[in-house]
Amino acid sequence: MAKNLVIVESPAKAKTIEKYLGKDYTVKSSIGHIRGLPSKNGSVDVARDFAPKFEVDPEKKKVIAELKSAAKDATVWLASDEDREGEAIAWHVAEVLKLDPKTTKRIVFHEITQGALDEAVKNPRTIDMNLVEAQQARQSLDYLVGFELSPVLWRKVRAGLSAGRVQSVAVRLIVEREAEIDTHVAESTFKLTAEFILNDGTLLPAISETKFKTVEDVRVILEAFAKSDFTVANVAKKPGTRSPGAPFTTSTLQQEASSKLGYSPRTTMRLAQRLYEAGHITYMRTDSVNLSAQALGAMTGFIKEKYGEQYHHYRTFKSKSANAQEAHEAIRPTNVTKEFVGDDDQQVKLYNLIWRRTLASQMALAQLENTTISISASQSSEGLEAKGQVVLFDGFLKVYGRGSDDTLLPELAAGDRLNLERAEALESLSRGPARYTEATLVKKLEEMGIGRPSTYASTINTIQTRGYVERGDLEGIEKAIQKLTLEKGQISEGTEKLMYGRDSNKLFPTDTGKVVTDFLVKHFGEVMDYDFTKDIEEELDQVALAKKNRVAVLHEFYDPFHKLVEKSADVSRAEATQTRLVGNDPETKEPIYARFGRFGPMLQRGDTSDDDSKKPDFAAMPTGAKIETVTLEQALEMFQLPRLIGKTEDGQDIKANIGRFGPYIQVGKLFVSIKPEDPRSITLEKARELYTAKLKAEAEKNIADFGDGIKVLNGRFGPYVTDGKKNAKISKETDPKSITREKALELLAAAPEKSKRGFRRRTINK
DNA sequence: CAGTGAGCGAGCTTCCGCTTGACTT
Repeated sequence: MAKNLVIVESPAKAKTIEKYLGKDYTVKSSIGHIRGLPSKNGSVDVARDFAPKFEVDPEKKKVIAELKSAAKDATVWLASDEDREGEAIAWHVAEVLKLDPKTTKRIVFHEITQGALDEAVKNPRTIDMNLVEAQQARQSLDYLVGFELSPVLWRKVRAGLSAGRVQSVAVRLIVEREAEIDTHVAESTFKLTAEFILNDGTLLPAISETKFKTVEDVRVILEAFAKSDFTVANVAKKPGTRSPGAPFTTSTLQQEASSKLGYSPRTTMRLAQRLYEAGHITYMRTDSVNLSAQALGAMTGFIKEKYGEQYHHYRTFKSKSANAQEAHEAIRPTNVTKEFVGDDDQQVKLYNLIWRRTLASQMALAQLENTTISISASQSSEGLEAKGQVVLFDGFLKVYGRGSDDTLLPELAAGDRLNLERAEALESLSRGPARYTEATLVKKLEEMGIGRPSTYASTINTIQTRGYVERGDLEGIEKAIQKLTLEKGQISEGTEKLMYGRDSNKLFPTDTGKVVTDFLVKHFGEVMDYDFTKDIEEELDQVALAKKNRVAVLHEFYDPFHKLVEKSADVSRAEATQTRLVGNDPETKEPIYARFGRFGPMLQRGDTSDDDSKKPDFAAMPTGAKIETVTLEQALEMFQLPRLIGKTEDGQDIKANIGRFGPYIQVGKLFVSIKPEDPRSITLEKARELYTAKLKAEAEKNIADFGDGIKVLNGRFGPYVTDGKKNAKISKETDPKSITREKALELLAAAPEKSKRGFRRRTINK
């Protein structure tokens, strides 16, 4: 039996440390927190100084039993991370193992090296109870916000919704960004470009720095250009440098993996976890940009040997994040000499990205030369510029950043004559602010100091599962833009088509997200304030320094907050659901409302009454209509649906309506999409035609049926094999009719598993 | 990816943060 038990948070870390500490030490892990506030009412007793009622996490019972038995007759060293949460974990472990927090040894270390561990063991302290108090204040506050605010939403908006210090602000960011985009007015400007032909036949592209406001402005310039001689006015060469970014934190890794590899934050974290467990990288949930002395030393040697002395540049970085706790190092390779490591292609790519980023952070600046050739026209004061850039010394670019995309300009001198080949003025439309991606939202939250590295990915998840936010694509609309071309002294004018407003894989707020955000901002402004977390962090720091106590800080927040919760009972459901009286039905005289319902915006005719005698009617919103603007006329039309169009040739009723997926007609149990026809105006003839076509398609759908649910079908994307769960594509060369049962099973076995994780992207209708 | 098609009038929902498996989301 070992005489000493060291308890850390992570099992992977435990394994590594055991090697350094020798046979007198056993190292075990708590696997994160072991106790918490249970997800039910009353976990924080407000009346008794906000006393938290902790409960052991049922999943941790086994871990605790192991820790208890290992702690018997051993000296326990609490070695959880050196931050607020880590200190709380140490305290909970002490409590559960019935150790005295005042005397139990508490150690911390920032890197896993012999030296750092020896040093830590030599200097044990005890649990910092002030820090533990600060953690409990944080935890209680989050619990109170979540468990008092969410029920308000259930009552006022819809059951099952949630609100929280982090998630509600994340949703707010997306809602407000979308509003900015909606109010953005596309501004038109013209950009002028030109090409000069040199004596050796090569083309020199040049641009004008000026953005022209109107087509007249550019026409005047092009007319002058048509009559002009062009001369090189000046050639300016300026040196420039580029410097590498800091080593990865959780947030920057998620961003780079998203933009360079197309991984979602969730995928990135899953892959990083594997790399960490295999010992290839340091811990992946961190907000620190620090590299250990040992790592820096290894990298210095590696860079000098592999690339040469001149490529090395020692650098340290400082964290920019508002509430960085810096309990870990930056994310870096554990062995810098390994360039490619990982179990699969995805892991290898992520590892290599980390390897390159870390290495680059200790490499020399890139030295550049920027060249600008200014060109003047004899008949116009409007000049043109040709710009080039050459990398003189690549430095860190050797491993990170774009490769050599040099634009080398021809050797020209002031006074040289140039021949204009063509010039072009193209209209461009300004774009609104960019929508967030999952990764850029994480970046924004981190900058604002909201959320922690261990929760970014799950926050992104939560706001989608709650239906506040959707990840999707926007098709955009085609716009005609003006184009003027000057060629051979002639100006021609025409238009070109441009897709405007197209977007892909971005976060969009749903109606629920908008309604909930509006409600929370209006009635719980403080919690929704972008600085709320920052302000709370300052208070928590005061608790950690024993300048304030937990109870006082919680009262300061909770007392006014709880009053708002009580006051919110007065807010009518109508207000919360943004109900608007559209008008009265001219026949029944009943009021017609537009409001936000369980499944989004909707129409309601009639009031709810206490007795059950009369229930209101409901109807869907017309496509594209909004609660604020829908007219009585439009609303009345919607109450006409479903509409009986007539009968099929064999005498069945044909009904038309608008459903979740657009307009359709229904015959018996068969639904037929009639997009883009309108159910209110579609003719019987057209409806019959679509119905017959659908019958034919249905008949052709089944190519073969082998029993056991194994079928060859004709789908939207051509023929395929299915077993009810999985689908397999049939290649174009194969005749689907020739497929046998054996062949079908073979195809199914080879088909990839259905992706079940993550959220499916959809096309957003705006 | 492989085809969908209502309901709003009824309850058991919900926080953030630490860490891994187990897993039908």
